[in-house]
Amino acid sequence: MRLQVKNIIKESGLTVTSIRVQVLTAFMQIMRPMTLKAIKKLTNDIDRVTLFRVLSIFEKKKIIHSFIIDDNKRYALCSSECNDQHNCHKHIHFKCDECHEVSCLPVDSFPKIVAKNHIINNLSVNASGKCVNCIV
Amino acid sequence: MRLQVKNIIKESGLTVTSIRVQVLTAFMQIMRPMTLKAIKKLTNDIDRVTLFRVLSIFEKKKIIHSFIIDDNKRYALCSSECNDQHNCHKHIHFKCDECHEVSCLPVDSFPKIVAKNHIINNLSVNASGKCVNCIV
DNA sequence: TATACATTGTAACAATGTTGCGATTGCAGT
DNA sequence: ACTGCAATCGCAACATTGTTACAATGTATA
Repeated sequence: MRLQVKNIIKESGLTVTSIRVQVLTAFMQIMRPMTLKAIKKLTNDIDRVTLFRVLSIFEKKKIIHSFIIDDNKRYALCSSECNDQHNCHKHIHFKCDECHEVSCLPVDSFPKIVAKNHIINNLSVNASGKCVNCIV
Repeated sequence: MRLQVKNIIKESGLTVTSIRVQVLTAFMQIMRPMTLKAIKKLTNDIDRVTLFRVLSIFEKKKIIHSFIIDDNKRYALCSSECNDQHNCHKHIHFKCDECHEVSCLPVDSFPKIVAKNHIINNLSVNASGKCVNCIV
């Protein structure tokens, strides 16, 4: 995996550093949206400022994306169709009301919205409800 | 309008105070989502803490609702179908890429989302694009 | 491995949100 | 209208999140 991680970083045109490898490895292991705090815990307590910078450049390069759900910002891996030209986030962001887990959720059909007098270019959908584990 | 404002506050089971009247009046005048800063400017520079508290209790009573778009929290009046039991936000939140105005946008049909193994109770949709004034 | 350049950690700051507490205000009952 | 009590407000202090400047360190490559 370490090799794969390094390649992703290199192919995005970034220099491979120990910190960036640690952060991306954390994402590959967890495969779930994480707060900055969570990432900090998973990596060896990397400095906040550095994390902000790494996450910000990963986001710019479309390695990850971020979103705010329930007033908390989270970061998650982009799907493989994303590249540094286009975002293709055909998923919604979901928070379970029971266990509070947040996930990127593929949906059967991503909605199209029509509104009078407006051109809509971009949609972001947040949902809450019950996840697999919490449905009785 | 002052009377109407007072009634809304009273009917929500809140005591009518000068501050609450000022804040709700601002919402009624602007009829558009506002940041805390904007509200502070419109009212006579009410203390931040007080504003947070007033907005929070207005939100609890479903007089207003809040949402984060583009990393900025905004507050807006609830539509009349909302009461302190139910939220009925059949609109999306829209930010114009040109003029950066944010608005609550009624839509022709609010999307329904189906996802495997998940029960979705609540949806919040944020959109960006061009508003009436910015469409050439 | 030496050099040039990019990245990192620290400190300092700004913005946003929360809590405790004494001062003030709103309102019910006289 | 006056009084007393509870609710609300403003202030100070603090927590969290995010940003910037700069010196120290690490990375890539000739």
